[in-house]
Amino acid sequence: MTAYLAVALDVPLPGLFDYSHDTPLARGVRVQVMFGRRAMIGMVWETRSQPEVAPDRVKPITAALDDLPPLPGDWLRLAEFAARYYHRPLGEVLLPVLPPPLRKPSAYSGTRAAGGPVLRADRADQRHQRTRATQLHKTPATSAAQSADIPTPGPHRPPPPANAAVPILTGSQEQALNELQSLLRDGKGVALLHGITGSGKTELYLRLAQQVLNQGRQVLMLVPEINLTPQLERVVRDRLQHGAPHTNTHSEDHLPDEASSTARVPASDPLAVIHSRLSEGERLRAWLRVARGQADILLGTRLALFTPMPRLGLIVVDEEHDASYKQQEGLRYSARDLAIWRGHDLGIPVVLGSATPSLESWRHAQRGDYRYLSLPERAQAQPLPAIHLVDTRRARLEQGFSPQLLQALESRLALGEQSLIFLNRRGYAPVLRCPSCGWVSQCRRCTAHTVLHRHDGGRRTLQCHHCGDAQPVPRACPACGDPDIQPMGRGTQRIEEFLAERYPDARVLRIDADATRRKGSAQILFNQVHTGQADILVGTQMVSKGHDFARLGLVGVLNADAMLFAQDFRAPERLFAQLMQVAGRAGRRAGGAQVLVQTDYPDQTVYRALLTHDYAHFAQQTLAERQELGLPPFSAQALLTAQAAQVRTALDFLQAVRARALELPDSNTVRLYDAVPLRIVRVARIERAQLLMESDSRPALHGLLHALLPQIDTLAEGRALRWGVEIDPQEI
DNA sequence: AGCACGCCGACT
DNA sequence: GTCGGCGTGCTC
Repeated sequence: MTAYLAVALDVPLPGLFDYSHDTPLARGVRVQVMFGRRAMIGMVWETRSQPEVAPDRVKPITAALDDLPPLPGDWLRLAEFAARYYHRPLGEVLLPVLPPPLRKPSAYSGTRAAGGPVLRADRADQRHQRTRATQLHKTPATSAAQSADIPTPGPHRPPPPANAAVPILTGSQEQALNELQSLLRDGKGVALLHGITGSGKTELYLRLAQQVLNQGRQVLMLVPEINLTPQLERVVRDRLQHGAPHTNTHSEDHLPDEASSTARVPASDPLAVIHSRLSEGERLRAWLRVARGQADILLGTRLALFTPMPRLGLIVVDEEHDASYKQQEGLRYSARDLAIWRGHDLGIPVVLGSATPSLESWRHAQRGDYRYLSLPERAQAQPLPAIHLVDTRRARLEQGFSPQLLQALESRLALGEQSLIFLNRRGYAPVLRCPSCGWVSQCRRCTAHTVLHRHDGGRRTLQCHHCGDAQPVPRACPACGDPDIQPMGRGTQRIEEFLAERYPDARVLRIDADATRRKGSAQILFNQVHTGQADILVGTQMVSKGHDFARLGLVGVLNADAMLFAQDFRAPERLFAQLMQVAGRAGRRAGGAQVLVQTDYPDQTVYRALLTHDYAHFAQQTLAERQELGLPPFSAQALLTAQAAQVRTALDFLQAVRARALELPDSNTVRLYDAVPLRIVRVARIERAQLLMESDSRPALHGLLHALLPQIDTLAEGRALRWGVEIDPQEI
C-alpha cells in the first residue's frame, strides 16, 4: 500500500511537498528526494493516504535516512512554533537549524561519503575515546540508535569534586539563589537576573546548573557571541566537570582559540560547545553528543538553541538584552524569545541574565510574569567605577579629546595603569572631503560615504562599510581637482595614531574588526592587554564584551552622541547598555576606576541615569515614553521589506500591499505606516524600502499577517523585486 | 532559492 | 559558427 509523505523542504515556497513511499514514516524522519532536477534532504511532517496534488506529479522518495532516529517531539514543536510565529514555511526552519552534514545530499553521496556523516562522526569520536573501555564493544550504529531513541533519565551523580575555588556568596547572591532554587522546585518559570558587571551572575548560573546536573538533567547556556564562549567554557569546565580528563586550555602560554579548544576535547566530555565558527564535522559531533544525552551541558550561541536535548532541565540566557540573539538573515528569530517558549513548553525554568535588561524583559518582570532577582552590588566588594560626563560644548577638543580626558589619561600613564579609549567607529576617518568644492568620498554601489582606512605599510583605501567595496584614494578631488582633500572626523586608527604621537613612551594597542581580521589575532591582542603589554587600548564595541581588564584604571568614551541620535527608538536603550558594559570593563580594579564620557548633551536621560548606575530609573522613564507612543513592549511590530533596482518599485509595491491590507477585516486593529526608503537606501546597487506594521494586540497583528501574506506573492508578480517579513524587528 | 530553458553579443 | 549573458518559470 503506497503511503504519501508530506515532506518539508528548505525552499521559500509555502507548504509541504508530497512524495510516495512504500510505508508510512514518522514525523521527524529525514528523507532524500528529487525536487525538480536537484537532490535535497527534507523532513517528513505527515503521512497521508492521499496526496494533496495530482497523483501523477508525485515522485517517490529516493531514500529514507535511518542514520538517526526521528527528531524528537519537543524539538519538532519548537521548530513548528518558530515557523508559525515568524511566518515562514516549516522547511525553512526544520532544515537550516540542523548541522549542515545532516541536510546536505552531498554528505551522503560520492566515495568520500561512505556510510554517511553520522557514521563518520562516530568514527572520529571513537578515535578520541579509545581509552573508554565501555564504548569499545558497542558499534557506533547501535549506540547511536539506542541512546538517542530512548531519552533515558540520566544517572544520578554525586556532586563533583571541586576543581576550582568555590566563592562565598554575598547576601544578595544568597537571596537570588534561594529564589532560583524555588524556581527549580516549581519546575518552571522565567527569572530575570539583573546584576551589574561583576555582581556574580555567572556564579549563580553555575550553582543552579550544578543542581540540575545532579538531578541527571541537561543544561543549555546561551551567550550572545562566539568571543564569549571560550571564557565561559573555561569556567564551566573548572567548576562543573564530572571528573573527566582536563585539557590544558587554561595554561598561561597556550592561546586557545575557540575552535582548537573544543576540537581536542574528548568525546566523553560532559560539556559541548556549539557556535557557527565550528567546522561542519565538529558541529555535528557536538550536536550528536548532546542529542544522544552523552553531554550534559551545552554552551553556545543562538543556533545552539535548536539542539535536541532529551533531558533538558534548565536554560540560561546570558546578556539577554544583546542584539546578537536576533538572527539577521534567513529566519529572523530571537533565540532569547524562543528559549522562553521552549522552557515553557518543556515546563523547565529559564534564567535571563543582564546588567541592562531589555525593556521587554524588564516589563515582564514588573508585571510579575518573570521573577525579578537583583544583584545590586559587586561580589568582590570592589567599588563601582566612578562615571563622569565631560561637557564637550564647553571644551576645546584636540583630536576629539577634551583636556579632562587627556589629563586623566596622563595620570593613569604616570601610575602605570591601563586606559581604554572607546570609539565605535573603525577606520582612520569616516569620510574624505574636498575643502574647496565640498566633494565627499562616496561609495559607487551604496548611498553611503566611504571610510578612509590605513593598512599595514601605509597603503590607504576608501572602504564602504556597507558593501565591503574598496577603492584607491584619489590624489586630488575628483570633482574640482584640488589636491588638498582632507580626512574628516576620526576613527580608531586615527585615534591610535594621535595617541602614539602624543605619548611616544606609551604602548598603544588598537582592537577592532580590522585589527582582529586574521583568525586567532583577537586572542593574541587581548592577551597582550591582560599580560600588561599595553598602556592605552583603543577599541570599538568589540572590547566591551566579556573581557575584564584587571589593570584598567580609566575608560574614556568618544563620540557617544552618535549612538544617541540614531533614528531608531531603541537607540538610547542600546547606548545605555553599551556604556554600562564598557564602564564595567574597568571596575574590577581594587582602587576604583574612572569612566569619562564625552557628550554635547549631558542632560539626556540616558547620561543622567548612567552617572548613578541607575538602570531601574532609566528603564522606568523610557518605558513611560514607550507607553505614551504605543511602542514596544506596549505594542507588537512587524516589518515588511522590499528590495529592487529602483526604490520607486519597492515603495509602489509596499504601498500596494498596504492598500490590500486595509481592505482586510480588522485591519483597523493594526497601524499601517507608509512605506519609506531605508536611511541608507542603496546597498550594493540594491535599493530598499520598508513598511512598519504595529498593533497593541499581538494576536491582531499576527492575524492580519496570516491573512495578508498569502496574497503578497500575487501583488509582487510582474515586479522585479524581492520582499520579506520580519517579526519583532529590533532595528527600524 | 536553485536550476532549467530561452533567445541575443564576443570569441576559438 | 559556438560559449554565455541573465530574464522568467517551475519545483510535490
